[in-house]
Amino acid sequence: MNIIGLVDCNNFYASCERVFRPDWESWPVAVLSNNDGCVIARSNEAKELVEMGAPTFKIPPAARRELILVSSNYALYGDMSRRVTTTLREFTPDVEIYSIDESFLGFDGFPLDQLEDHCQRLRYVVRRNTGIPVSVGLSTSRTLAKVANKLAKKIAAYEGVCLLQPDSEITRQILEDLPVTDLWGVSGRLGQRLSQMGIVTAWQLREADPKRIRARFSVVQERLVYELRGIDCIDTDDLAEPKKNIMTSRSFGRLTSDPHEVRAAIRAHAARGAEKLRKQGSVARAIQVHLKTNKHREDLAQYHPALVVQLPHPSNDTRVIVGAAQAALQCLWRDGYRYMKAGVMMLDLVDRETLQHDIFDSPESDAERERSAKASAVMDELNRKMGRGTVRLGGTKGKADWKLKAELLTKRYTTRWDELPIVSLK
DNA sequence: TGGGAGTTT
DNA sequence: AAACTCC
Repeated sequence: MNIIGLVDCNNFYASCERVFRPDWESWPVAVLSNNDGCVIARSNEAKELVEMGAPTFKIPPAARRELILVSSNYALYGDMSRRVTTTLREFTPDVEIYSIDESFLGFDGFPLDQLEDHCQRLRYVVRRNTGIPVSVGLSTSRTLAKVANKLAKKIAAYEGVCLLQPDSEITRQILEDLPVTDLWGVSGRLGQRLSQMGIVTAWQLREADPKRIRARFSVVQERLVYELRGIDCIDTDDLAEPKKNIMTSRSFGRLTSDPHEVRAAIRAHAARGAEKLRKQGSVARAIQVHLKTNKHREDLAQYHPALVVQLPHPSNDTRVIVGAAQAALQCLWRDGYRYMKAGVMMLDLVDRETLQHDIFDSPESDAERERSAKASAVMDELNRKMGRGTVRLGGTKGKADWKLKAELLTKRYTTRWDELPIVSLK
């Protein structure tokens, strides 16, 4: 029987922040989203004071006084994530990174009776190497490993490691007590449709007829039934596949009606999108540009336009992408609205190498295409070495004031020499 | 009152 | 294009 482990970092962003501020240990720490907009991570202590997703400006003063609030520090979290993953590879070669704070581990052929001890050791070593606390869920499918992971976090007796045997009586009881909406991939609307069929608990879904589920829903939900029975049927290759679309979007941090400001933002997002394309080795056949007003401001006129532009030839050239994005914006732009957010998506991506060039109708010569690829490569390399935005196309800078709001930023302790933590010994 | 990616309707 | 799902 092949066991899959899910390692999930506890309160990841809040835990990262605490590693370098030991004086915050056992204090309520909450991390804010981009733009300091809402709460996206909480230490256990903070969970009693503030809801997940709570808008920052709605946090009651009493809670605010107790909370340690910080802006998101992705340079720190990304580096800490890498450290955790590196340590996980000491415990199995089969590590599948699922998100910044979660990895699936394959333990094929590992003796079952030693697995829990092995994972206890894993928790200890990750904590020692990185300062990050993790929980481990173990079972024979990813879905059950997720369930096991939740139990490992919730029930102290497991001490952070929970193994669920798919056919045990304990698993049956757990699934009978588990609302179907607590499962991975089942949320509000799907949950409602399931409850109309009389399926309210995870156990009821496990016992449902897969064919019937497939007919009413889709193959994804059918797989979920098998996953609950402990049969691993989530295609892991999906996780490694190149992205099919790439989005870059951001709030302005405040409302704006200035066309120059919006144009600069769109150009910057388009340039960033082109960079992401090149990093993945893809070209886009189309791009989409969208604008949004603030939908929470019911007193203001609303306008949420989006436009897809087919590119004449698939491209990842910054100039081509930026040009197309600007043309799209031209069509979308309406004076008089107060815009909150703008974004650019790279669509219909294909691998650059496997792309069949349209030999009959190419306005660009091969030499020209090669020149542009070289210029882009140099630009990417400089930006990688010297920091994002070192080299860019004219006009993508914009006015400095649409930058992200991050007033409570902690230091990039692990990725910047000038922000290293300093320890004094007396 | 987040951003990024994906799927479904 | 919008709605929904995940993290």
